[in-house]
Amino acid sequence: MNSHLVPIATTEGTFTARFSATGLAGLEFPKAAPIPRRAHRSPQPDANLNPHRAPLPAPLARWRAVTARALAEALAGKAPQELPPLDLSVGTAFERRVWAALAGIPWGRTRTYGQIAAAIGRPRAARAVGRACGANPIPVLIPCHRVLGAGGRLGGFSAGLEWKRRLLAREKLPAAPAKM
DNA sequence: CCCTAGCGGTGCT
DNA sequence: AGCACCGCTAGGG
Repeated sequence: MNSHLVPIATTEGTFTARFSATGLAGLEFPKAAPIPRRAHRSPQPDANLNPHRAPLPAPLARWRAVTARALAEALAGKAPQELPPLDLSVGTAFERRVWAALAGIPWGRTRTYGQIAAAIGRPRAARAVGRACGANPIPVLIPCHRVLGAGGRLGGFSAGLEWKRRLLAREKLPAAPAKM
């Protein structure tokens, strides 16, 4: 898998972006501490983070900058102005349709799993939509956190509900603890 | 709140 | 083909 892992430091910790030849292919939440922690030795930049020694895509530096800015904006509670090209070639056809629908949810708005299901023409596949959301390789920028359960329930989140709550709060969205 | 039945996509056997 | 997962949902206590 020709891809480059690139750490992206934010106020919420260091994310890891994965870039393929065609764009941002993955984004991982900070591993342990939400608060960036200084290691004993100063962390090496991205020098050794390419497990496959793939040739460096020429636009990578720009993609990284765009990604870092978009992520910073998202975490600061602002709608990202520009996203890097997204490489969503990995998923199934169904998952890609779900992800495309997620990408269309405006900043500061939410949908339910059922609404996404209906939007992609599979009105009874709400549960499968939830599963596909969990497979979203680029959380935050592909806003799977804006998908809630029916009646405003929080629903689930692969990276932990704490993140979902936090991301929703950044967009001034009701934490929706109301269990109907 | 709980429980149940029904649902669809995915991956493993 | 079968089956066991699941970020679901509607309906009934």
